[in-house]
Amino acid sequence: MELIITEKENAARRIAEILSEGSAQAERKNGVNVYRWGSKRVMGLSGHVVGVDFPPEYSDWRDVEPAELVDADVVKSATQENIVETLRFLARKAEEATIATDYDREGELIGKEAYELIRDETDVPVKRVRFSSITEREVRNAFANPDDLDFDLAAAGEARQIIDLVWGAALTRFLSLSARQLGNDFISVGRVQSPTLKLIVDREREIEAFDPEDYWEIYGDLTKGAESFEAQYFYDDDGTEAERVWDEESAEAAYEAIASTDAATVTSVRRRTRTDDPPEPFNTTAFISAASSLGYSAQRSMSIAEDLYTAGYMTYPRTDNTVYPDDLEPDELLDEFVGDSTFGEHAEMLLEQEEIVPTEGDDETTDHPPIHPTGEIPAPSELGEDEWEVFELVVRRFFATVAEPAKWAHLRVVAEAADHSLKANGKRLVEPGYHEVYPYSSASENFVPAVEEGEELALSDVELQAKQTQPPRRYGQSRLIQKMEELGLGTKATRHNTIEKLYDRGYIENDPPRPTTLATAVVKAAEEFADHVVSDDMTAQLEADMSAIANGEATLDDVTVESREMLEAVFEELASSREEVGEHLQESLKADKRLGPCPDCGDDLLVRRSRQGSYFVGCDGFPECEYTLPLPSTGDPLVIEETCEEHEMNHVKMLAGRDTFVHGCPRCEAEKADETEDEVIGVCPECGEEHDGELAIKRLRSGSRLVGCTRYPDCDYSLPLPRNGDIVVTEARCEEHDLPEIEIHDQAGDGADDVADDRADDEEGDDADDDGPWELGCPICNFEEYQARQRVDDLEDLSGIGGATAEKLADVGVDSVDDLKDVEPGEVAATVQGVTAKQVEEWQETLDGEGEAPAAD
DNA sequence: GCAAGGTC
Repeated sequence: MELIITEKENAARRIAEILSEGSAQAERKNGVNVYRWGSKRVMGLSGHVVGVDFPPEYSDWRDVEPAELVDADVVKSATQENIVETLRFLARKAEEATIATDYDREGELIGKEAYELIRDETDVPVKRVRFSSITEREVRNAFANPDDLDFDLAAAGEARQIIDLVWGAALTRFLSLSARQLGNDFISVGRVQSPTLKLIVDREREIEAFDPEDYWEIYGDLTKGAESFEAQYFYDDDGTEAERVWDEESAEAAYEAIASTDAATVTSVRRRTRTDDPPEPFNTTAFISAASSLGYSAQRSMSIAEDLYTAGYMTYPRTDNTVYPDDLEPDELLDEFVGDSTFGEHAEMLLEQEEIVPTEGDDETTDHPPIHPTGEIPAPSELGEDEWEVFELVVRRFFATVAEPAKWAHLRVVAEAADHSLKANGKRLVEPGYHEVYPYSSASENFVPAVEEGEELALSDVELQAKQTQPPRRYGQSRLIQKMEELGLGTKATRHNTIEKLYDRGYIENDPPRPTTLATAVVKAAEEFADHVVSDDMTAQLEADMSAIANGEATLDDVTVESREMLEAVFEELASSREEVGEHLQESLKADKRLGPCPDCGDDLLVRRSRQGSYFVGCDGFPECEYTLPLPSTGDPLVIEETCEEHEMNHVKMLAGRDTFVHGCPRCEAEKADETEDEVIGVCPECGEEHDGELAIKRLRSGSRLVGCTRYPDCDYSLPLPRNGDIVVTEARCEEHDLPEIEIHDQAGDGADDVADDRADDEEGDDADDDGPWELGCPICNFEEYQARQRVDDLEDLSGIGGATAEKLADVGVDSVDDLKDVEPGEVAATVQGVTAKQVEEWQETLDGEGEAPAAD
């Protein structure tokens, strides 16, 4: 038997398809697909299936001095047991093996990991094939000309693994121990995350240190006939053209002069045409950046891209490549879109061009093609709204890369008014070119009429505008990813995760991200004692060392030994400063949790966490002072800049992904609950008959509202109510549950007004809601509907089914994962439009794969 | 439980 190993499942399937000419059959082994035909077997790994770590005797943070990690052994162990077992099993039967992992450094290492697992079992020949994209031609060619594994290149990757682990773990443990932050809230540092965090912290330092400067600008309107356009005053500042006037007196003087006249004479007219080239093909960074201008976070756009890739609608989303491979035939791909209701017209238009030559960027790599659509087109209803929007972006970007350049006509007019110069720059899109198919990049025009030199124009509405220089802007997520790419930090597959990690670790908050006090303290401590780990130099040096290993100029040992020595020197420095560093970190941690003064004792109120894991507000004076306030039960609290003046308390935001909301001042919320009386609306369905329990609308001190039994805590029957908006009990009743129907008014309002007042307003018919109230209806019916929706969501999450499809399935009674497992694919396909029996089978297969224990050998 | 890199 001949075994072929790829980096991922998807590649295994496609390679099997190509080499077997479609005859390969899939069979499952330990939940892993193995493709077979004749004597061949192909299996996919899942990236690294083994990982590096320290031996177990180093695992207790408290028992091991962090400095001991500096020269600790690093060992490899399986991280994906079922895949490793399958590989071992197949290796024992193989007479020959071929490694077909990705054609890059990490791919070579993943290949070597597979090689070592095979060597544990057998000494059959192991070959290596390399191809830059999975196309018939390339794959056949590669398999016809096999090579050997490049052990030097793999060793370069191993050096990275060791250095990252040793530096990261040793310093992370040191900081965590010094600040007594063990468990979930440890303080982490690493070669990629820390320099990235420093970028954010440095920018924040610039913003804080920024000293705004006053300047003035002068604008006026020029008019020719009926056409007006805006012009701006400028002057010659040592040979360069300047618009900003830095002292008030000169600004006033220029303004007075210009405003005193009502005419200006055109002294120069310059016309130019500018070619506006279409954008380059998408690599990961450019894609994230474009998606971010549509409002998607880096994490979200990548997750959608992965779904679209898995569904077969677009190519692999993790790529550095900006040059389409030779075998991509743009006209054939465009052909696929002809006739489509959304894209058809544009595809036809592009096909009519004389020549179709795609743009190319500077980065040509060999692992994957630039992101582009596959030609497989989903119906808009098969995708959720967000998925569709991202899919459309990818399609249109591909269209743009094969479209004509746009042409702009620029018109620059200079006019003199009372010896002062005014200028206007007009631009008009003469040939829309790629803008016609790619509406995301700006094509806004600025109108300036055709004027002649010497012509006199009317001047009016002269204005002197006082302005201030602005501090630099915080990096947005996509800008940060661009910056990381420029500095060589992380890879296309990890950059967005790194940013997510900074959020998770409590280092940054909000969007665009702002560093917490803790982050500033960590960066400062690192700058002082381990500058290397917060500098992009560490990555640069590592890259150089890795190249040396790959070229055979250095060995893995040379490089890792030297790196460990450097780290040892860092620890010598650190030893004496442990206490000082720890205290500073602890202070900073507290600063991030501080809300305001305790009303009982004046000490600090802090956000704390109970032993059960729930958050609350407690006094720093505990145990002497026992003052507490509750916080909402959903999400993780974040202290934000806004404050409540009455209580001198910072507001609290609850981070819960898409359900994130601002809780506000915890004291105000608690007081509001104390002042609000329960409003009885009916009989408790649980205990009404037996104990006369009643249902009432309640407001809790944690800010949440619910319909609950008046006999609480003896009866804990409850139904949820929305957090925001005014709850209005209407006259209408639900017959089934004998409860009044409920409406929610003024949802957008921040709820600062008294609920009772608003209700009185509404009853007088003074309903000012823009979209009308939300008719929530009977609270029991509403809750049941909510639960049904929840099941649909679970279905989507667990099976990767698109939102619209999940809804359609729910319509025919398949509204949970278990339901889906038991259905007959053919029947579902017959009743649900747009779903095929094959699709259902695939979903069932994925569901089977989950949670399945690896089979014994 | 630490990193960063694959992949889902």
